[in-house]
Amino acid sequence: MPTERDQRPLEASGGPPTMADVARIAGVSAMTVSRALKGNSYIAKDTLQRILSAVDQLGYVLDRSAGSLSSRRSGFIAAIVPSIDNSNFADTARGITDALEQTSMQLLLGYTNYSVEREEELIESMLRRRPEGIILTGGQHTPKARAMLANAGIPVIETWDIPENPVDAVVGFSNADAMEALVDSLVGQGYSRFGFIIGSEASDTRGYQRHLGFDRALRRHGLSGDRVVSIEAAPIRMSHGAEAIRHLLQRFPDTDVAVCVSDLPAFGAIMECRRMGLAVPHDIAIAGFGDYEIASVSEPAITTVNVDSYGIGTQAAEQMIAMLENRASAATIKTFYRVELRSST
Amino acid sequence: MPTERDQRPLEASGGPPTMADVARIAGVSAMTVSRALKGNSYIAKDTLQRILSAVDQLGYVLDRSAGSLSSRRSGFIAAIVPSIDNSNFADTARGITDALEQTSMQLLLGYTNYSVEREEELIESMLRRRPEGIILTGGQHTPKARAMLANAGIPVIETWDIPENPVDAVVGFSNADAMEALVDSLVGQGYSRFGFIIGSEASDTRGYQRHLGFDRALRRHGLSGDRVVSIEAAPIRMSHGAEAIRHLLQRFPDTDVAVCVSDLPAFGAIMECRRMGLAVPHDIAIAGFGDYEIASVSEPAITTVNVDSYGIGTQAAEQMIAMLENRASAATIKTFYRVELRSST
DNA sequence: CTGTTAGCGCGTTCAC
DNA sequence: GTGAACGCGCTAACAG
Repeated sequence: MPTERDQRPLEASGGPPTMADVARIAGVSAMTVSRALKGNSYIAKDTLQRILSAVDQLGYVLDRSAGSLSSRRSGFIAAIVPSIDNSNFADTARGITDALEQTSMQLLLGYTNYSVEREEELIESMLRRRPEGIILTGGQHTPKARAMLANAGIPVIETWDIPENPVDAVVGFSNADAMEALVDSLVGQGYSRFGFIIGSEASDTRGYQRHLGFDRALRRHGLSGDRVVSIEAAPIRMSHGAEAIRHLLQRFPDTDVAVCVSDLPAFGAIMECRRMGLAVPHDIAIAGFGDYEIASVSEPAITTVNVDSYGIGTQAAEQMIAMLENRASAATIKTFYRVELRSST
Repeated sequence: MPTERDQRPLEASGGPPTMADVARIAGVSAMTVSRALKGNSYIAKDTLQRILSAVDQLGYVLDRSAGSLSSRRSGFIAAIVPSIDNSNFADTARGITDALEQTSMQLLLGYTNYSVEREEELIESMLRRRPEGIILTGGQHTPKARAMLANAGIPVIETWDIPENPVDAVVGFSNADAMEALVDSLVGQGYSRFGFIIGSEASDTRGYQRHLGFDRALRRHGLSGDRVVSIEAAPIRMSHGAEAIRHLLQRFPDTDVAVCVSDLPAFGAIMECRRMGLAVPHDIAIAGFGDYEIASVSEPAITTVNVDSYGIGTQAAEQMIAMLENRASAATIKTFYRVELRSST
């Protein structure tokens, strides 16, 4: 009994069909198939028809790895984030993907677990795929990573921060300034005995920056920044916030507001307060950072800083596209942040 | 003044250095460089040294797209999830990446926004990269997608569900059974007037399955499954839960437990109850699904079903590796689920 | 509008 | 241990 394959006498036997197979069936050259499938060349209507039906018949799918080798354009944009299961960075990745959708670029995504060594490895393994551009989180990279990036000769965009020595372009905001704005608002609400809850400052440079902004603001207001509880973990999770608020109140019982490095520990802290029978914000006020969905849904809703995670992604991708088209050169794009005062303070 | 480049007389001018450039500097053939960098061939010690220092000098990075063309192995595993900013699927993606790390495989990740049409597009654009295997979420695919998958001739693993007509291998659990187990436990706690909160059943097949399990369990217990509030959104978010619980209690004020399709709306519902002055679980009990971090941190902690999101990822990747090494063929691997009774019921 | 030639940068294969 | 020839599947460049 003849199988479907027997009806394709011209197809090479091993592996998936190639462009040459399509060409033979359509009675044209491979080049014409290439042009037809790309879509931006003039092809005779019936030639196109024959090609498309051959593609259909074979179930042919373009091979971009071969295409990129020849055209010297991989069609990849690499992006590296600290963690994929943090909704802020997931939003950024989503923004990048969405903005890339208009182009034929594909996202190559990796996460570092907040380790610069892991970032270095990732950069190398991504560069092996010859991405046309690379989007990083933050400005902290190993010397070797910097060297590889320089050598790659592709646009580099650092996000989520304003590094002092940017590699190339930047899309982000000053985490220190944003935290300073939050503290200012809290001082404006009448708080004066500030606690701070943070994870590993060595790994989480954005957290470190926020701590700097916290200190700066308090100093400016003549207040103490000594009530700090540091959980040596990156990323800091909700449960860490619960743990931290207990330590904070034990060591500094006079604290009237606990500022957390992100909404996740802030939420954990609020829930822990409820368990301890403390009213938020009456007994202790709590603020977060990042404006995760939980911040507005939680009761009490959490005072925080909205930072346009998704927009960082779309703007980084758009800047990347512009740079690839030589419509833009290395720039620093500042994204907005906005203090959201809610009922937890 | 001589630039660094002037000291590399043998390097081709345009683009990043190639293996041939390294070979010239090291005084060997490109083939030897290839072998040296791969690492599993015998190379004379000093040859290796010369090659490595040439690599260093040039900042050479292997070009895997060229390598894959030649070796006919892309080193890509494709994975498609409904949404990347849902921590359950993010955990699965993390599991896949982590398990792949032992190999030289790289993850190509995409998300569908719960649309099968988008999934079809994604499958095509990923197949263009010639992945060696593909991991999907669920068993709902367009006919064209199924055809492309069949044609690709690579292992396909469907996850997060037990499809009736699997394409190939499966790593997941029955969402219907898991929900049934949850309802059984709640009946055991004495609840009898069940409400159900769900998003778009057309897009979220796992949600649909959970609804089936809900109905099945209630029918078995002789209880009504009519108290349903459906929010036409996928994915269903925390805020939808807040909205839904109001509708539910308005239309079915006698409800004694509201079962939500996931922990996210369950949390939103609990917070909304607090706003409405209802005590959970005293006035109304609420259960979720998925055991997101929030379920255990929240106060009250949320009764839910733990479903090993991360393990689905690692097991899918391991099964994929086994299939690629011909150590395994299409199998159905059932992952565990476990009802977690907490204080919200 | 279509075809021919050449080559992208590697790894496979065979030879020594 | 190392090298030469060849080709992976496609597209750039040029020709017609």
